[in-house]
Amino acid sequence: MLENFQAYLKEKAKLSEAEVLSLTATLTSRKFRKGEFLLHAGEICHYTFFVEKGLLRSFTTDDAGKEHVIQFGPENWFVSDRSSAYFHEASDFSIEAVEDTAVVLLDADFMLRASEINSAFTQFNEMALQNHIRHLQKRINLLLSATAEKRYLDFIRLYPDLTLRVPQWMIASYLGITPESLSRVRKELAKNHL
Amino acid sequence: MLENFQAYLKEKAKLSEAEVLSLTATLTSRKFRKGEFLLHAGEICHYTFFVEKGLLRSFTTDDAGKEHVIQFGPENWFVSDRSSAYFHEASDFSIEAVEDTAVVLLDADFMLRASEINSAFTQFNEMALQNHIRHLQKRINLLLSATAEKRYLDFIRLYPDLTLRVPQWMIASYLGITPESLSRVRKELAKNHL
DNA sequence: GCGTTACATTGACCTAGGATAAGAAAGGAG
DNA sequence: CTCCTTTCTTATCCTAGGTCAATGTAACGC
Repeated sequence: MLENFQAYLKEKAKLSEAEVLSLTATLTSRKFRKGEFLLHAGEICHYTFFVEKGLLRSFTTDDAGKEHVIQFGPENWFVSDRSSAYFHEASDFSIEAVEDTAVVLLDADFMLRASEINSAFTQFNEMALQNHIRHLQKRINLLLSATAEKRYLDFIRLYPDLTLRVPQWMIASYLGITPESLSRVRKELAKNHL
Repeated sequence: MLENFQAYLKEKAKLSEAEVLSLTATLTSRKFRKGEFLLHAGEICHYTFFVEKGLLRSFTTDDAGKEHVIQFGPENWFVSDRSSAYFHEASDFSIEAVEDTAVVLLDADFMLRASEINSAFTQFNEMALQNHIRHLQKRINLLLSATAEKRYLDFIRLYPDLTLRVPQWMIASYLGITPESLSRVRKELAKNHL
């Protein structure tokens, strides 16, 4: 249940076969059924989840009880509440399995060991953080400047596969609009071109 | 023109007096007049600017020519387009001096030298990145879930001093609303409590 | 001082998207 | 196959906030 993660470490973090094996020897993997929670808002997030197979989503719940999807995590993605894990704060997020999902559990100790084994991992980690920032920044930009339609088009361009795997109301929630609005947007798009 | 930055390094990055002096010996500082640009969108961002004195803003310009403030940078803040600097891409941002401003210029070489001199700096850098992520995440959450009024209240709670130093239309732009709307929000708030 | 430019407020109107409600369609569980 | 739940669509109405335009006001150069 670690194959994808091991391949990922070799390719992206530039670790050798031996380093990967030694690092991942003690890792735990877990399966979650569709609808199960990996983390509840308010708990401290002790793990970063690497998705071997399946699909996760992280989301917040506002005062009115409405959910807002923060991130989708398909195969080979990391899902976590970074702030909670790093600063040991209560998490704002919940994390739920959208499909039956197999994940690898990475704790703080794993990060330490990885950095000790090969300093390339530290570089890789910084790159991942920078990439995360770039992604969040882009999303803020869209929320500030784009209409619902533009945001949806951007979404399907960025995550074409997810458009099929994820219920529309979750996509609407990610975009910051209601499912009804998304339905209207899609109708308009269908009418005009495709 | 490096006093604040040197003090910052000692306190936040836990560097010794000697390390700070050696690191900062070759740094350049520059002054910009109110309204001057430190970076134009489309250029590659070669520096992170540490604000010694004054106030910067970074912003994007959308297809319709509207500006959207991404960040304000008062004294002791870093302002940069991290993505552009790190990935050597054209910047989405422009950076402008809101007041007459003195900055310290930090380039990629500075980061390297700092990490070599003391590994505590690497830790500090990671912390700064994590903090940035936390901040962006919180903003996305607000944009997804909060009304203009709530976002404004959050802003004045977070940046009470900026409320006075920054023109209202820039605050409106940061919040993702028009100056007219912000004016109405303020009127409502004034009527109800204060 | 005066004129100019930038900023803030106000009012009248408009629109994107939210709220509510009610079908239609599509999965699962039995 | 049938029932039930979840998801998606559609229609009607509503509201937060945008747009446009006028007026007010403060700040600065000259």
